[in-house]
Amino acid sequence: MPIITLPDGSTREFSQAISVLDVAADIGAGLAKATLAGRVNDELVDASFLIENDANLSIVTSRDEEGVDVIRHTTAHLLAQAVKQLFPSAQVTIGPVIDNGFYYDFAFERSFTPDDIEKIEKRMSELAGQEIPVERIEISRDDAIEFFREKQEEYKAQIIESIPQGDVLSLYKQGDFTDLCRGPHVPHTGVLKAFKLTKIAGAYWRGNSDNEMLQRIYGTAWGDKKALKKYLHRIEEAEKRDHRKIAKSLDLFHLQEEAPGMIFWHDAGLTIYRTIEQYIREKLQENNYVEVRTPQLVDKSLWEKSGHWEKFREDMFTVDTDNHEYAVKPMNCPCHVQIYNQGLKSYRDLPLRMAEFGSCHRNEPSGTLHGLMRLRNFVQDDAHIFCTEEQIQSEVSSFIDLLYDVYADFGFTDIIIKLSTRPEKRVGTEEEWDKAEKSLEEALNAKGLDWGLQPGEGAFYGPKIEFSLKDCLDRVWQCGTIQVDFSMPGRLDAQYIAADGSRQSPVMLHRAILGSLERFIGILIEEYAGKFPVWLAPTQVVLMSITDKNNEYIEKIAKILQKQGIRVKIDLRNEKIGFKIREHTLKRIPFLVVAGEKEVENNELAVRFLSGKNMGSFTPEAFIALLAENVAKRSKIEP
RNA sequence: GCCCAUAUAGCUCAGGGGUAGAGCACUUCCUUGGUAAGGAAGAGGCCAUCGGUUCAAUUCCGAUUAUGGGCUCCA
Repeated sequence: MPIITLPDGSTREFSQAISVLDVAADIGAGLAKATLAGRVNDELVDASFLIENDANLSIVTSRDEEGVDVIRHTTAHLLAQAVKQLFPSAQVTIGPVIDNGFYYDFAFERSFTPDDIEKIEKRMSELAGQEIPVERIEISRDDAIEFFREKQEEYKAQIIESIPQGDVLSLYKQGDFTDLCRGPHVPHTGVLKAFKLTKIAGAYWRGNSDNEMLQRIYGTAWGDKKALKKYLHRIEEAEKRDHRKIAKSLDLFHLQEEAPGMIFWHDAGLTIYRTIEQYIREKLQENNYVEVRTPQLVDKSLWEKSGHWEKFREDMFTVDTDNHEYAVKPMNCPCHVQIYNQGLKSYRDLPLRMAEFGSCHRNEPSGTLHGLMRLRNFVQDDAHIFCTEEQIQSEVSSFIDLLYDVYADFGFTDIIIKLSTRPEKRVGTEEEWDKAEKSLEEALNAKGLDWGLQPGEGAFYGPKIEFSLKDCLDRVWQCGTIQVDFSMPGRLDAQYIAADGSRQSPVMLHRAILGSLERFIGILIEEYAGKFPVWLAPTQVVLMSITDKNNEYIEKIAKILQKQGIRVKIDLRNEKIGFKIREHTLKRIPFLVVAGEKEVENNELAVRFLSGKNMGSFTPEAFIALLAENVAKRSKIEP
């Protein structure tokens, strides 16, 4: 006699066990038709699930996020079904739901071609049209292994073999296709109406690069065609923000074959770069850092001592000369310790915060290079804080405050925080790692920040907090970081005289706010879609003439603005004003200023903002004040 | 590094076994025009590199390099 309580608090009583779908039918035929799955006492189940006892139930439809995920999951099965029909010798492996869609990995003797993908998608639509019922079958682990071995699905059998013996597993069967799956799934394939296969890629079996490469087919799936269309449109719009495209149209930088992974900064791009560097420099001064600069080439022996050589020698560029092997520095920390080591340090000197805009080279694998985001040469806003153990907590804490302060000035609020703990290959004692991990965790918790744990992902010398930002396609890139290091100061003989007269090794905190300036600028370009706030805009103002009678006045005003440090350009070309406005709008210049006969006569400027907003007439002095105020506000794009 | 795709004018792209095309940009001329494209003419390419097939290759095939999308990695 189950009594079923619905989300609105109402109850329904049934005389016998009843399925989710039948409860939905009891409420209304429309709901029954829309039912994809159910949530019974907080557990997601199939629509066919039989409710035997009193329970809370919510009906899951495509209007629920989890309903859409159920659709995505079954669409992954639909993909596998189509592939098995078209290419029977392909073997299935795994097919999970991901953000906005799903993928399925196959082992197949040849690569899938774009043509194959088209055929597969077509077959999927046909199978969906057949409204094939999806059934759940429970089976013992050992029977499941036998079932898949018989079907020559070796990968599937291996997956099940890694599940503990004695467990009961579920299979889902739709027509001629059966897959191991926890479920739930939609009642029949007819509800899969809005999907699209999006890309093919290689992916290692079990995510291990020692294993063979499988073929991954990605797809997206939605509750209805409208949602699919909206998603595809969103992606299209996001791709327009791609920093590589915008950099071309705004003439910010370029890459070329002769220097893969290294940037040729153009004037406009370098202006942004320098403005950011100068801004960070101000922040460093406010926060009592000192700035240093260290060599690009450093003898191999130092890297051996620091421990980098052992772990990263393959990834370093080296130069052989005069019987020495030098490494182009991949990071700044060992060099900073060398500066620290000049002169005897006292506990009174700590914390010592040593910063460098350090240009580093790392021989990143060719397949990982990506615009400004992943380079072989980049500049870090790096710093190392030499401090005592007691000072760690407060240094980490004030660093996090500084980082949030800086990110806010750039307008970032969606910051992903991860704590990475000790990896397998590491230096230092367990006790040191315990202390280091704990101090980072406590600093995060003291701030009440949301963070995720990445076990085993720390640096070889210490645990780290990573602060990541997303690009236009929601790909996550690590930017800021702070890392506790108990090992390197000792390895490189850094010491200080403690209050009791003893010699101690300081703790070193490796930290960067922006991370790589290049990467940060890449993210900024996408964040702003090229419409930089005034303080960062390479050109802040364009002065345009109506006719060449206005030229003299414009040149005079330009000089006045330049003297105020304003980045101004003039456009005296023999073109119509509409044409000039259009060009400079496309170049994303914040202030478009026109001076014609009227303005010359009254010593005025007609000011228009990038957005198209007409701001009216200003005297040159008032315009300078407007600009100054806007630059001071920093994060504001609109005046 | 691995898998797939791509490489044609400054840019965005079309094309195709027989001396290469568009739009925009560029140059010159006309136009002096008030807030997102005024008009005309002209110039511009070893079709990424190296090999192979062919009477003939920019086009077909292979390799290399770079780029794009993933995977692995990221001090």
